[in-house]
Amino acid sequence: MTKYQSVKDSIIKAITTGKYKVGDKLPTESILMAEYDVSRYTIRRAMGELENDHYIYRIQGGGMYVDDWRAKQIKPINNKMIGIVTTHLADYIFPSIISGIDRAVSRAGYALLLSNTHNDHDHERQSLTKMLESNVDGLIIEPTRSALPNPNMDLYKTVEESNIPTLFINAHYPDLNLPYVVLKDRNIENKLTQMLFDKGHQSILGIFKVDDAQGEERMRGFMDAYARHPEFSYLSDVIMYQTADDMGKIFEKVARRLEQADHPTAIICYNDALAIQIMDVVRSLGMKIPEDISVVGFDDYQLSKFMTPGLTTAVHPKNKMGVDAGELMLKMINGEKVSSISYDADIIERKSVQTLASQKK
Amino acid sequence: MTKYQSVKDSIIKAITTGKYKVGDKLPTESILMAEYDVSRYTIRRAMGELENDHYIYRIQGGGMYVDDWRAKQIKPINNKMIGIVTTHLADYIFPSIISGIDRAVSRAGYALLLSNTHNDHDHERQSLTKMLESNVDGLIIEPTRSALPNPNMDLYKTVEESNIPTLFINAHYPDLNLPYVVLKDRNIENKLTQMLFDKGHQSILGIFKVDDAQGEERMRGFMDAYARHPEFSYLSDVIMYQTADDMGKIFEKVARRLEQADHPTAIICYNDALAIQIMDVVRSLGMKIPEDISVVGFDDYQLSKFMTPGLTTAVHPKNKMGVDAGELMLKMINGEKVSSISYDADIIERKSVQTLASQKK
DNA sequence: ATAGATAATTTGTACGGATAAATCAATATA
DNA sequence: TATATTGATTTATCCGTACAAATTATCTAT
Repeated sequence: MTKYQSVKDSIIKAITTGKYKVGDKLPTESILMAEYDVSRYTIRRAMGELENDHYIYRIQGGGMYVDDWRAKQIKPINNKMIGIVTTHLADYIFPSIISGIDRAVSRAGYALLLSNTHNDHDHERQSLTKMLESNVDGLIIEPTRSALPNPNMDLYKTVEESNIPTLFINAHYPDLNLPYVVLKDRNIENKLTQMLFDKGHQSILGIFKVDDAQGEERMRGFMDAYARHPEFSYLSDVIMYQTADDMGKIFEKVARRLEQADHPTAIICYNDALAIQIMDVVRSLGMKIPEDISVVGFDDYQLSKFMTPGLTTAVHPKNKMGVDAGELMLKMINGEKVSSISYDADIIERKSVQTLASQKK
Repeated sequence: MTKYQSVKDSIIKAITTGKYKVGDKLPTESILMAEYDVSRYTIRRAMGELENDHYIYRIQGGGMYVDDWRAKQIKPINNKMIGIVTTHLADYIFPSIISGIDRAVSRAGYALLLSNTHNDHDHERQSLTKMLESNVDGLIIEPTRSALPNPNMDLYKTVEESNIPTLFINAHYPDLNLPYVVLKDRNIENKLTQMLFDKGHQSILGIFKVDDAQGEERMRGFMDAYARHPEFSYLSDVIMYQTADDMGKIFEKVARRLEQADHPTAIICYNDALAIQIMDVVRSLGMKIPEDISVVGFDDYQLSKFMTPGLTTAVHPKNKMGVDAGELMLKMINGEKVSSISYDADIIERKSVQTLASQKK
C-alpha cells in the first residue's frame, strides 16, 4: 500500500461516510500535507486520482470540493440486455411473443430493450441505430414491411458484421444469413383454403396485406390451393392492400364485391385483426355470418373466440415462438450454432364457416 | 498550452497516424525527455494521462506500449432509455399501459427497457439493480406487493438519491417523495359497491388481494360503502388473499360461502382477472349469473365485455395512464417540476349484475 | 548449453523547491 | 455605494534528485 493510496482511501472514506458532503470544501494541500505527514507530491497525486474518479473537483486558486460522486459513480457497465424490434408493441399477438421471450431470457438475467417501428422504415432505422448504440447483447427483430425492398439493408449488414447475435421472427430477409423463427405461412394458408374447399366453397375472396412477407406468403398459399383445382380456379378473387392504404377504401372495395349477385361464398383474411373488421363490413351489408358468407382469419387472436360467431382461424404459436426465440438467442450469445425454426399450425374451426348445402350428405 | 499537453498531443498524433502501432514499444522516458527537452515529471505526466485515456499501457521495468485505443475509444454512448419495472409484462392491462408510455416517449427518441418482477421482491431487486446499472434516463415503476413492507426500500432510497427521474404507476410508497400516477381505487370501489346497494344488494362478498396497495385501497372503498349503512353492514363479507396463495383453496372458500342458505347476492372482485375466474367457480356450483348471483370486477379488461354475461366493472384508463406517465417522465427529464395524477373512473354496467326484485317497482 | 546469479535498464513512488495562474478578502479609491 | 487595487492564499506546472520495484540483458558456474 503506497502513501498516496492510503491518503486517497482515507479521503474516499471520509466522503462516502458523509464526513465531507457534496459541495463541501476540502482542506488545502498544505493542511493535508501536515495532517498525513507527506509531501505535496503525495497529496497532489492522491487528489488527482480522486478528481479522475469524480470524487472531487479542483479550482485553481479556489480550493478542492466534493463532487457529486453518487451521480457520476454509475459506470456504464455492460448490462445484460436483449433488444427487440417489432412492428407493434402491445397489440394483437405481440404481447404474447414478447412475454415468451421474456420468460426465456429473464432466467439468464437479461432485460428487454423494446423498440417499435410502427411498421415504418424510418422508425425502423431509428430503432436499429438505437439498438446498435445501446450495446445490446442480442437482437430479436421482426422485419418491417418485409416484402418490400428495405432501405435499411445497409444497417442490417452492419448488424450482421457487428457479431451481435441476431435473429428474426415472423419473417426474415433471405439476403441475410441469420437464423429466424417463422410460421410456414404459405403451407398453413394453403391448408385453410383447402379446408374451405372441403366445405364446398369454390368462390373465395382473399384479402391480403402484401407489403410484408407473411402476407405475401399467405397469399401464395391461397393461390397454391387454387392451383391444384384448375376446374374452379377462375372463381378465385384477391384484394391486396398495404399498411399505408386507407382501409376505408379497401372495405368499400370489399363491399362492392359482396353486393354482386355472384359474390364469393367465403372470405379468407390476412389475419384475425382484419377478419374482425371484415365481419363488421359484412354485417353492415345486412349479410349474416356464416349463413350468407363465411369468414376465415389467421393467428388466433385472443378475442377471436369471443366474436359472434367465433372466428375460424389458424393458431399462431405466439408464446412458443417467443420462448423458442429467447432460447435460441441465449444459445447464440453462448456461441453455439443454431438453426432456424418453422412452425406448422393447427386450424381452429369455430362458427364463422358454413358447410355449403351442396356438400351436406 | 502546457508542456505536458504538447507532449501528450504529439504522442497521440503519432499513435493515431500509425507511426506507433498497437502493441509497439514506445521510447523510454529518458529518450522522450531528451527528445522533447523536458523533465521526467513532464513526460510522466503526459504518459500518465495517455494511460488514463487508454492510448498506452505501462509495465514497470518493462516499458510503455501502445494500447488497443481504437477498441476502447468507443465509449458506451449513453443512449436514450426509459426503464419500466412492472409486476407483469404482457398480460392483462399492462400491454395497454406500456403501449401508452411508448407512444409518449418514443416521440422524444426514447426506447423502453422492460423488466418484470413477477410480483416478487427478489425479482424486483434484480430489476431495480439492472435499471440503475443500465444508465436509464428515467424510471417508471409499478411497485411490487406494495401493501407489504418492502425489503428493497434501501434500493428505492438509492434510486431517489440518484437523481434519476422516477415515477410510480398504479401504486406508490408514501415514504418516497416521488410523483405517481394512480387510480382513486378507494373511491371507485366505493362507487361500485354503492351501485350494488342501489340495485338492492345488501349481502355482498368482497374478494381482495391485500398484498398490494391497490387491493388494500379497493377493500377500504368496499368497507367505506358499508360504513355509511350501519343498518345492514353486518351483512358484509370479505375474503382476502395474497399473490403467493393457492387460488384453488381461495375458490374452495368462496364456494363454501356460496353453498350456504344465506349466501351473498353479489360478489365484488379485486379485478376483472379474478372476476372471470370467480364466474367459473359460480357456474361450477350450478348457479347462474346474474340470476342467482351478481359479479363485479375492476379494470375493464379487454375480454370482460365478451364474457357471457358481460362483466360489470370500472374502467381502468390503461392507455391514458401510460401516455400521462410517459409525458410526466419527459417533463421530469427536462427538469420541470411535476405533480402526481389520480384518476377517477367510470363504471361500465354490463349484464353480470342483477337488480333485485325487491327494488323493482 | 543451460540455469542461476548479477548488473543494467526502465517504470513507480516520494521528497523538496520554484514559479505561474487563479481566487478571495481586505483595503483603498472614485 | 460601487469599483479598482493589492496582497495573501491556493492550486497548477515544472524542475532536480533519490530510491524502490519490476523487467531485461549479461555474466558466470556447472
